[in-house]
Amino acid sequence: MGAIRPIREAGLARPQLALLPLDTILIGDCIAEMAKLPDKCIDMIFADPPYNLQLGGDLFRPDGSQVDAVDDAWDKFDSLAAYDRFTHRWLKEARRILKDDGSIWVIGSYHNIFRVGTALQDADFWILNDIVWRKSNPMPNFKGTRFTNAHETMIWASKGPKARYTFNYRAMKTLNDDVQMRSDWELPICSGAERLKDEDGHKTHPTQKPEALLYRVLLAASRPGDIVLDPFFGTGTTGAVARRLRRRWIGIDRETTYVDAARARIDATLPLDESAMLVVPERKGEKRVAFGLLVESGLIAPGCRLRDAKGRWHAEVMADGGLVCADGTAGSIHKLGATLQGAPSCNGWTFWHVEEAGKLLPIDALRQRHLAAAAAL
Amino acid sequence: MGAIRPIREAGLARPQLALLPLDTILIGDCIAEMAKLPDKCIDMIFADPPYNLQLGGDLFRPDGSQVDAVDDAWDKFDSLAAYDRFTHRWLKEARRILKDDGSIWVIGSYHNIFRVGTALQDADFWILNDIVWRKSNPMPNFKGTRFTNAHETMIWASKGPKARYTFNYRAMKTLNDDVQMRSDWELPICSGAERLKDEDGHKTHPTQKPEALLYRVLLAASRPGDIVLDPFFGTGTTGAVARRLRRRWIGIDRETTYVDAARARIDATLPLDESAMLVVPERKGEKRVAFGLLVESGLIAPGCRLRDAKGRWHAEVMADGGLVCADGTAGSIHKLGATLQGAPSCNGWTFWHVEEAGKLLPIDALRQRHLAAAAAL
DNA sequence: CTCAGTAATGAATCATGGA
DNA sequence: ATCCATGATTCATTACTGA
Repeated sequence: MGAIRPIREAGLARPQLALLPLDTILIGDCIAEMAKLPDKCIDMIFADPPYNLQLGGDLFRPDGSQVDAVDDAWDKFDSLAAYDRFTHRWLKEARRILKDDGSIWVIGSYHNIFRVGTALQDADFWILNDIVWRKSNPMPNFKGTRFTNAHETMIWASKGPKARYTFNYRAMKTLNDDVQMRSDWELPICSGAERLKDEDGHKTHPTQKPEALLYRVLLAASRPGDIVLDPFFGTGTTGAVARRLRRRWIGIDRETTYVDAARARIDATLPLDESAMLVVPERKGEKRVAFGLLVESGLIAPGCRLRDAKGRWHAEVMADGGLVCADGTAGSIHKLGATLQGAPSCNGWTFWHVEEAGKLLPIDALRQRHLAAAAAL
Repeated sequence: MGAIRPIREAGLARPQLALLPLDTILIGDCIAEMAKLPDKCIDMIFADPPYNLQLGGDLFRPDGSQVDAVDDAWDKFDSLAAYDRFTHRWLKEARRILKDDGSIWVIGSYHNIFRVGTALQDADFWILNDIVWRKSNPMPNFKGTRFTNAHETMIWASKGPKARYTFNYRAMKTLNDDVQMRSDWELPICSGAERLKDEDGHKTHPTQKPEALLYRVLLAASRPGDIVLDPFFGTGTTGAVARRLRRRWIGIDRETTYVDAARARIDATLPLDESAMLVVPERKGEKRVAFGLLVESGLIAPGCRLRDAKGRWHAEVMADGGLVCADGTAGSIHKLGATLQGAPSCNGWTFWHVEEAGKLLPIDALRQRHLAAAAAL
């Protein structure tokens, strides 16, 4: 940990290297296929198991179109207990074939990740981090019944508290503009040219993961030449990124449709030059501030009176950052401004003002204060 | 947007209100104290249980100073199994005293949150969201051995899949600048003046939560007058925010040091003015207006021509508030909109528009006028 | 060619009240 | 308990269409 170790000489520390089905996809049940591999031969495991979503009926968007749900047979389990048995069984094999200084990543959502985390701890894995993948463009909650489910969780674990796992701290810090990489990663979902499609335009796999996610995982917790196993290979994102980053890989999947697509995809992937592997600039967007944040942070108090510049309208700040007029008309700073003026839209930040020391201050000035305070932290 | 509803009358819908130890701290073990409360009396539970951190030796910063770790006796458990037994026991009591339409929040880190989530599911709670609290100013990983542990996780759950839990969708959307609130919340940790300190300057509680976090939780999942229980009260952040937001509260804690600090803190907290307490109303709670009522009251005349926003469909208003197309297709504003689009359903209020002074106005605007006129009476 | 407007879509546990 | 009518509800991104 910490210091960078030299890349191991291939073949020297790996007498069994030639015996392993490297850079290939094993077709079959992941537990049966893992059972064929020798003990302690894998450096890193990335696993994207079924989430056991338990979806109800059809879901329609506000525009009437239907959401294409994950309803594949492989995601269905009879009960939580059945899911737990499955999880314990594949984790047991995974632990056996993982080297003592290797590590495992498992991704999931709130439907399954708590079962997975418990199973990992029960199997004596040692959790190193839980990593939150914040989706920059998640599907909204169309019915307004909950918070937008905008993230998934990855658990990163070693085989025990004393294990000397690989963590490329410097590479992560460089990747993150020279500040420590945090446990929350903002990345877009897999779409556009990266998303595999059939001839008829349908997505090949319902849950294909973005390569950027695997890129960061492999860059953080493995080294060139390491052997990376993915027991739920799907369309082979792990294999494609492993090849790009010059790791060796083994994939396992039951569905030949996925396996065929993955093979073609990985064959078309070119390994990076070793010198190019650590240079990945990331852009950071302008920070957005909600008016409610100023209320939460105390820069403006609920009950405070706002007015427009000419004093034609007045409103009071509510607890959620909404505004309300004397006659009961209410809305966000933007909506209410638009309603009062009879305009289609309104920039509430410049429309509404607050009196401070006898002077009229646009609430945008408070936002600037908030940004300045946040930057000073 | 619409009229503001009055805050519910306390005591009216709650005959047992007087029997509960409202707005007080119960000193003792949380399971024993919860056992004294009647069935189904609590609207919302917020729980910040021990994390079972399992820290190793002392931790030092790069400058040689020692990190003040959580090493209190209450955070120690003999084994994961002991922690699970404890979790199951307190969750069982929590479930018993929670109303059928109530909801529970539990916060934790990767050390314990997977055990908690599994226990919640095993106790038949239904997870609604997992919420990630992204700390804007987390403690760095001083040794560079892992990713900066920059978040904690909250699980929000109802008593079952059919339960009608409280979720103030509009208030959350308003708080977030008119975009749906996501499952990841960025908030600073509790520090500065908000952080309680002893006379000697030591922090009173090692894991005091920021009020902004509880503010958002209570605003999202409870209503004024609701009864909020916190079985691991600590220094009373839940109570302070509940008082500020005019919720009733019950706290439980074993440590008198914390209880004394919490009492003083909450006593010094002022409830918000009722007017400031208001949030943007949920449309679901608004008084229903039948389209026919607008025809009756003369806000729209029979024979008036309506169209959709893009001008693809037109219809005429009939005397009973029904609509009819040129080809004779007829139905309610909702039915006809759905039929024409071939959609399973349609909100006629936002689908149909009327031309007024050369501008296109959704008929929902007419409904708002009607509501405003009715409120003014 | 660009640009503006329209359409499509993503691991989703997605409604409610009255008869 | 079920059925039915009412009516509430979306964000970021990519791809396509037409001028």
